[in-house]
Amino acid sequence: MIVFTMKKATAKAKPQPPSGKTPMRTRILDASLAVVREKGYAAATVDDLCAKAGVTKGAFFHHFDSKEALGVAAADYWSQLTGELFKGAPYHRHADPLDRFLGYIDFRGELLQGKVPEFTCLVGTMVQETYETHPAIRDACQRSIFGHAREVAKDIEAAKKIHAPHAAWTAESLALHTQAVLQGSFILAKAEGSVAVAADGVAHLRRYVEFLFQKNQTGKTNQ
Amino acid sequence: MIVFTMKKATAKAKPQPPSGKTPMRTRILDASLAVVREKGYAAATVDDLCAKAGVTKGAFFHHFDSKEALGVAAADYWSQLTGELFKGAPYHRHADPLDRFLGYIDFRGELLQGKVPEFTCLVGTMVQETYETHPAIRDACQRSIFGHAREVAKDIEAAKKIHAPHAAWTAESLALHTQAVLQGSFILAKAEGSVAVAADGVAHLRRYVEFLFQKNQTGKTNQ
DNA sequence: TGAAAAATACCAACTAGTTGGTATGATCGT
DNA sequence: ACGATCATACCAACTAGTTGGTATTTTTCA
Repeated sequence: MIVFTMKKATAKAKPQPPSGKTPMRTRILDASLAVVREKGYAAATVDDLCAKAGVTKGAFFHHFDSKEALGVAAADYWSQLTGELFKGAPYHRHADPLDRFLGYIDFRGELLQGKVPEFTCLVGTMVQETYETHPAIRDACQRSIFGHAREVAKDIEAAKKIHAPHAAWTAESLALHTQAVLQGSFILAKAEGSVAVAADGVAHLRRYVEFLFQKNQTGKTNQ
Repeated sequence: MIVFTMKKATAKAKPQPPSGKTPMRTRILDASLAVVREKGYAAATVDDLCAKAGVTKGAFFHHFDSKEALGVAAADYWSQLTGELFKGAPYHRHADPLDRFLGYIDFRGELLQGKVPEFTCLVGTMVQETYETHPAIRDACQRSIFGHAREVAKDIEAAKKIHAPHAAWTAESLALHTQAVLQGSFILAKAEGSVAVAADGVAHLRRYVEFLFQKNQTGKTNQ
């Protein structure tokens, strides 16, 4: 009495073995990151997520009240993961906050590796589809993007005090612009199917920051 | 024998009267722009589009072979509409190509009016969801974005020859970066539910361009 | 300590409603 | 009369979410 539960040709039966003892909730969240970044929130069915995570629907709805709740949790999980990633990144070693900010930009450039769904931003993808229809997800994405920008803004603010105290722009605004360039570059990369255009965008952003801080030389400072 | 065809609470029965004699195909395309920009491609059901256009399903599938074909047609229609919009825009009056490019940026800033779904980009929204799952739509979006960038690049190229002939960056790359800033600013605006952050992004872009062309004054040149 | 009680974690099968798409017929201009 | 345009009725597959139940862990308290 074998029962075929695979109903869609697109549903790949990959039980995904990311270490056998990962808690189910985390497995579902990890699967959601992958699937949503690949096909978007709306097109990612609960069955897709379960198949990718190697989990049954019962388990899914035990951990999440609804698909929307999963969306919110995925955005929060993304905030946590990226927060840890950037917290542990090497650019924080620099003594000068401007070098830290430029190091951050370079670090973002280095993250542009692999295939498109692997380096693009989950919350940037999700908020495009959900900003009108799922306010809870929109808010979670807002927290993720703007919270991250607030962290970056700390270095920018310090750098501004030292290197450009009288500039007209605000640190917050420049941090958000940085996020906008990255998000937009991801869109172009998706349209082209290539990472090169995104790397170009990061290069333009770096040059802009060098201009803002009157650093017209190459920018390669200490060490 | 009244038949209730409204099945969803979200389906607003707006037969939408955009002039009675608009051809059906165009009505469907116009409706698609509105609905897809609001909720994305995947979440926009065929019934949604028909309801918004005031058209039956039979008419829909008479004009479009599939939902995917509608997506491609909508992207092409978007290219046509935006092409005409920018072709008729006032910034082309300027004699200096740099003024035309700066005028283009200002024009993009002026387009940031109304509610979020009204000024955001259809193809930027669609390509995020479809780049892996619907190659035909992805390609149509790619043509729209990169084709538009190619138009903008003409003025940049001419401006570069005059004002910054030895610069390291290419006109094409700067044109694409311009699109990236806009697309990314739309994402931030969606996350915030506000246009202000997008306007900030455009201001940063303008300052960058002024830097690139050594125009450190306010940029208000002839007339 | 240790067994009973109570959460918690999970599962397979099911459901009510939705989805993109179709079959067939009506209407219209020429 | 006839092809193009549109309307109605319909469908098979899919969708988010439920159900009733079992396994496992945690808590309670004698």
